[in-house]
Amino acid sequence: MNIGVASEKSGLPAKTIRYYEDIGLLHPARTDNGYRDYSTADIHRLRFLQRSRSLGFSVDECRQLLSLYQDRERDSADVKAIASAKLVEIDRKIAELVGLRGLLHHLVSHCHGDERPDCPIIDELAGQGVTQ
Amino acid sequence: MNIGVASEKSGLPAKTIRYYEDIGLLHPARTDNGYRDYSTADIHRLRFLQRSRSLGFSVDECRQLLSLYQDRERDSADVKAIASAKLVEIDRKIAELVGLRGLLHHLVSHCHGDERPDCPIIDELAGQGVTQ
DNA sequence: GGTTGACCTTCCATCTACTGGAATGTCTAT
DNA sequence: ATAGACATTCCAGTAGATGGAAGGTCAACC
Repeated sequence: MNIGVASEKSGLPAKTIRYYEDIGLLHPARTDNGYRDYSTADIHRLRFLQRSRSLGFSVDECRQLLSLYQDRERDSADVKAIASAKLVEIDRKIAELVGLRGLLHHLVSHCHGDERPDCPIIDELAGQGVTQ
Repeated sequence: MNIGVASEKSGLPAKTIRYYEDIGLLHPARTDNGYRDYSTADIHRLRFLQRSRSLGFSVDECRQLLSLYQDRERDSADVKAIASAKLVEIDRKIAELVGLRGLLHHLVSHCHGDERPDCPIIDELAGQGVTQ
């Protein structure tokens, strides 16, 4: 399978697939003309990567998960530990964004948004306004 | 004011302050010995940058906000437009993270987390499990 | 057989927003 | 005089790709 097909099947851009190969996440075969030749197992790895990346795992975490994925002797505890840590991190990110959202929303809704130069958003950024 | 003091007053690491100068966000004076010499106006700019960055504005957005901040003729509408766009973006990010959290939480809570090799998290990443 | 266009290759540069470290200079206090 | 805390510049590296140039290959059509 050429990289174009692999891209379509995995949902990853060709550039990204080559990049993943560069950093050692997969090692597709090559045909005589030098083109990369993806097996169905390669496609599974790529889809696995696409999914885990989109779930917010870093490339390095994906690397760990991938090796667990292919290790028939793995403990599910190892996988759970990585996923649980990620869950805590996501909770933290959500809380942070929600706080941020509250402040920004407050500012936007108190800004009259016309041609006048005075603006509570700028005042806040300048340290003159509410400080959350 | 030396960069150490500016760092303390602005809450930004000295490295970051030099970086902001590199990319043209401020232009502090220099003393005879070549040290950067920050005025109180510089400190205001730095604090403004610290606040707007921590509110999730990109450096380029900060650059725009900073020029609006210093433009006595600005329209508050310009500021509101930037902040509102950012608000929409934050909402999108939150929704995405919440969805992600739901899926991960589901997976973690269905993983028995022991020494057995079968694991719903891996199954999901491999495309065998629930698909949200 | 020639040509077009889609596809593939490698390599190098760029992006964001810093951060780390080396080598060196300066200030202050003892 | 010397130690230590500060400052300087410059170069490299981080994550995770993405863009583009220069060139090779393949399949179809005339």
